[in-house]
Amino acid sequence: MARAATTADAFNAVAEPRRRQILDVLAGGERAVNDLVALLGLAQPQVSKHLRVLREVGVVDVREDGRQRLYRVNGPALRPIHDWVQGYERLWSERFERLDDVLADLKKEEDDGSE
Amino acid sequence: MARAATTADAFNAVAEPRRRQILDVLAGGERAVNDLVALLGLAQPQVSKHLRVLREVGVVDVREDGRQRLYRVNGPALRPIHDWVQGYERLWSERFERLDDVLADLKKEEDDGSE
DNA sequence: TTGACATATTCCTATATCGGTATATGATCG
DNA sequence: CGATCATATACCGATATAGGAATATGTCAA
Repeated sequence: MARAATTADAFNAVAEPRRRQILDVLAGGERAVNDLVALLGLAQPQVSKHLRVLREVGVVDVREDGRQRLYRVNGPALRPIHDWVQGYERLWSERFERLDDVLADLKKEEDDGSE
Repeated sequence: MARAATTADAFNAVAEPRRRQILDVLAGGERAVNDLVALLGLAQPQVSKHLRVLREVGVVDVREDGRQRLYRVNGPALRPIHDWVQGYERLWSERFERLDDVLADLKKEEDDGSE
C-alpha cells in the first residue's frame, strides 16, 4: 500500500507547503488562477493541479467568471484540523498552565485518598 | 520530484491517520510501544515505524525504561499547525462574525468616501 | 550463558505523488 | 470563423511512502 491520497482529507491536502501558500493568498479574498501564478511564482499547471486537490477535499470553492475561475477558501473544511490540534494546545499554552496545576492537585488528592 | 517526506515537518507527519491515533493515545500520558500496539490493534513494526516518523519531526519524545521505551507527546512541535489553521478560524467561528460585520462596515464607509 | 521479552530495522511491492512540458478545453474578441 | 487568453488535463520520470513478514538489536531474568 502507498501513502494516503492527498485528496483523502484536509490533513493530507494541506501537508503540501505550496497548497498552504495558495490558501494563504486566498485567505485575502477571491483570486483567479493567473493571479495565484503571478503572486506565487509557480507554473500555471502546477497551480491548477494544487487547486484541484484543494477543491476535491472541499477546502476551496470555484466560481466561473468569463474566462476566469475565481477560487476562494471554504473555511469550515479546515475545521477538523483546527479541532484536532486544538486538543494539544494545553501542552504549550500558558493559558492552560494554571488549569493543569489544579488538575494535578486534584489527581494527587484522589490518589492519596484511594491508596 | 516526489511528494515531500513525511519527516519533512509536522504537517506531513500528522497527515497519516494512524499517527494521529498514536498521538491521541499519548495525549493521555506516556506509553510503551506495546501498549500502543494493544490499544490500536496495529502490528508492532508499523507502530515503531510511525513512532520514528513522529520522533524525527519532534512531535514525540522517548525515554528508556528497562526493556521498554516510553513515548510522550512533545506539544510545542504541533504549534505551527495550530498557528497556521488558527488564522482561518474566523471563516467558520461565530466568535468572529460580529467582528467581520464591523470590518465590512468600515470598508464600505472607506470605499464610499474615496470613490 | 541461555532464553524470553520489547522494540527497531530491513527488504519487499504497489501506489500516489510532484514538477516539467506539451497539449486540450473553453470563453471572448474582432 | 480564427486568434488569443485562461485554465485544465495528460504524460513522463523520480521518489517516498505504507503495510507485511522476517530479522536484528538490546535488556532482563534464571
